[in-house]
Amino acid sequence: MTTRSPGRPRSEEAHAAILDASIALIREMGYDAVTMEAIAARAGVGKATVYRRWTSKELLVTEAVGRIVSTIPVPDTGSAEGDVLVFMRAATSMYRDPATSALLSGLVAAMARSERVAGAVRMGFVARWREGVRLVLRRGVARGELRADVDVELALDVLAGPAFYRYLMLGVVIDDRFTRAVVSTVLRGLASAR
Amino acid sequence: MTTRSPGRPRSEEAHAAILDASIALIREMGYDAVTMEAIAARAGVGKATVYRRWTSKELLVTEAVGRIVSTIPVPDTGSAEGDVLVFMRAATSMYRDPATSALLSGLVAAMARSERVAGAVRMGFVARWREGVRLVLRRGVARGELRADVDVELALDVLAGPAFYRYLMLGVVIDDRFTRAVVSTVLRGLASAR
Amino acid sequence: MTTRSPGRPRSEEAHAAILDASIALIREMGYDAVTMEAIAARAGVGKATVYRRWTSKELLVTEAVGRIVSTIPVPDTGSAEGDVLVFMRAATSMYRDPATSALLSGLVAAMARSERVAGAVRMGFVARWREGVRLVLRRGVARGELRADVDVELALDVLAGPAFYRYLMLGVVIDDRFTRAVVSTVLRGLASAR
Amino acid sequence: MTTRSPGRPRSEEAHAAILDASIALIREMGYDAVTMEAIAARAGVGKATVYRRWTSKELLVTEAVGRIVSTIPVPDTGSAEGDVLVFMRAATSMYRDPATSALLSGLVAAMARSERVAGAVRMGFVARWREGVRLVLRRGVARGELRADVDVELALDVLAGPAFYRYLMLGVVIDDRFTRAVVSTVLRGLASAR
DNA sequence: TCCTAAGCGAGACGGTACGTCCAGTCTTCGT
DNA sequence: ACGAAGACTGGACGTACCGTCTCGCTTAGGA
Repeated sequence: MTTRSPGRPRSEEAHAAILDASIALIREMGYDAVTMEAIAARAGVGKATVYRRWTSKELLVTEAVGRIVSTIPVPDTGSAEGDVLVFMRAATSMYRDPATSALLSGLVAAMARSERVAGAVRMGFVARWREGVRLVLRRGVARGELRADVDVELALDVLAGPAFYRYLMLGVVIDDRFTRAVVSTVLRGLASAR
Repeated sequence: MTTRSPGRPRSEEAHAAILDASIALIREMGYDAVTMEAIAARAGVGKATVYRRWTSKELLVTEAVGRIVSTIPVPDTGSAEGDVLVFMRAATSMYRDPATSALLSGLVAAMARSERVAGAVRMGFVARWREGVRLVLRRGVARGELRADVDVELALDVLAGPAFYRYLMLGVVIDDRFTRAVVSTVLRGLASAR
Repeated sequence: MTTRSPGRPRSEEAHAAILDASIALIREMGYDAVTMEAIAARAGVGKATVYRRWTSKELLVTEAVGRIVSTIPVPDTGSAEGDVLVFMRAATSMYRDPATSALLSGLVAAMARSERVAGAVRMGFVARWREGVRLVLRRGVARGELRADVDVELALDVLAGPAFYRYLMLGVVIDDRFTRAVVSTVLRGLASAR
Repeated sequence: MTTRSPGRPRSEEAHAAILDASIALIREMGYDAVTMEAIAARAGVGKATVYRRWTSKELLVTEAVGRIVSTIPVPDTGSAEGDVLVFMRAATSMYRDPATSALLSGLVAAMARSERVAGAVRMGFVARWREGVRLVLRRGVARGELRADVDVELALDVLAGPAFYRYLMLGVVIDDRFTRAVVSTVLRGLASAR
């Protein structure tokens, strides 16, 4: 029942080669130094083949990055704080991995330029991360660890924001001490009154 | 006693015209679409005249933006929460003003590219904002409103981060309700036990 | 009696469609602006189908043009000059017909690029034209109108060259007055002394 | 009194380097294989510098060729036939010199494509050649060698056309025997009756 | 009053990357 | 086994900016 368009189908090899080349070049030279020309050359592919799939460097890179970011299974450590920490560590590890950290600032700029890129990023790992943390926070409420009137969306922002700000604005390394401090400070604000 | 270099002095008119043109173009087209070529043309100035003063678009824009961002006198509303709110509102108003909001993402990218730009931004309004909030938080500790062992630097990140993240990553408008919710949630985490 | 072979009868249709499309596009856009891509699209045919039959644009166009150029029966007007004029008018009409005139310069370039194209053109209407004029000149010699020692091949060049040069090099319209003047001038040079 | 346009003047070195590179590449690879990219690279010049002066490959090449074609001083051998032969030999030497012969067919195509190129060529060596031959023919008329009612423009076409046609259409080498035969045949047609 | 130095607007310079187009070849499916 | 459709590699196209470099000119201070 699948409608099949005529003509030669797009090559999955080329597709993969382009994504691989993108990731490799980003790691080697950083986001800004990467050019479509170089990606095509590295992938052993004509430029038109790249443009046929991705209309901009940003969209291509967004998808390439999506490949790196792993999906985190929802944990159950017994406490809301422990569960949240798992997600926090997954997120902050992005700020330390050269493959993704070098990318983040360029991605932010690309999102501001293009609503398509912004949409792709938000529906990708941003949405996955938020969905995971949302679940463990709700579980914390259900268990009575967190106040019943907790504003979950706000909590997500207050958890994610500090490291994001610290890394991009202050240019400071995000270590585990900081991560734990953020979590404990925020969860204290959400905790149910004893 | 001032050593006076020979030759024609730099034109202050040109200087101002360049900064004005930069701001105008950023407002009109966004940070990324602005080119040095266009700035020079708009300012009615040769390109060399621009490069003689600023070696990169980022540095120029940083200075141009510095002109817009105002200095906030340290307030005293009677409560730490009230004082913090004053600073928070000054910061979040930047996310709503087209002149600065359109700029932020590009600036983040520029900071990642250039340590000079990063330094200029951090020592500019970032430092001023943090210094102000630092003062009111310390006053809150002194008054006994906040716990004595509060990690002030962490608190600054947790206050500033959420709106920054929300604006750049989620692309959502930062309204006053959100600002107040962040402040009250964070300060609850820092409050001294009854 | 019709053989019932499956999925084949397109062949001659495609062949004709391609030639028709070639001629139409040449008339519309001139030789150089025509692309194999456009020919295939206009003919409603895949590019491979075109390449399967003609390995280059030049060969295809050569054949297409061969269709237009008609064969001239050897005339007998009673005088060598009259006979030659018939052939000359056939030739110069090509310089006026948009279908062939727009083609000529491109064909010349293609002939220089490719010996195959050159061969095809020379053995086609060039040879036919020369053969015809050769005959009437020889008849003129036999009749005593022209000198016995006439260099016929040279005469062919001197007859054909002027209009060819005038059209391609000077970009001037070839009218019948010019044609008659060339013929009369040349034949005067070949005429037998009283 | 010469008005001087502002800004840095165009570099004459670059100008010459581009023309030299064009000529060298044409000799090495032929007209069609030459690319603007290669010309710029060979000249050690940016592509924009080429396009700033010549908007198309054809115009550039036309000018480059103009440099090769030499100006012929009007001869006086004592007879119209001798004078004409001097010009004919200058012209036909172009068909033998690889630097110009490889170029001619492409130039013809370019002239058909672009009125600017056509104009440049016609006003260049075409006009110079015709002017020269025109003079010696008129002198022949004045001396009584040629008929008083000679159509000089027609004579120019009949002289120039045969070799042009023979070279481009028949792809045959133009030797001196042919040149002399054309001249003597044509001048016989123009000669005054004894 | 002239001289020297540096600034000025203008725009050309050598480069790099862009995104488009076409050439000629190579699959895929449908008939 | 052929046909159309269309993707493939490859490479030139002409444009836009980059940051630097002349030009002829202005604007100052010091000789």
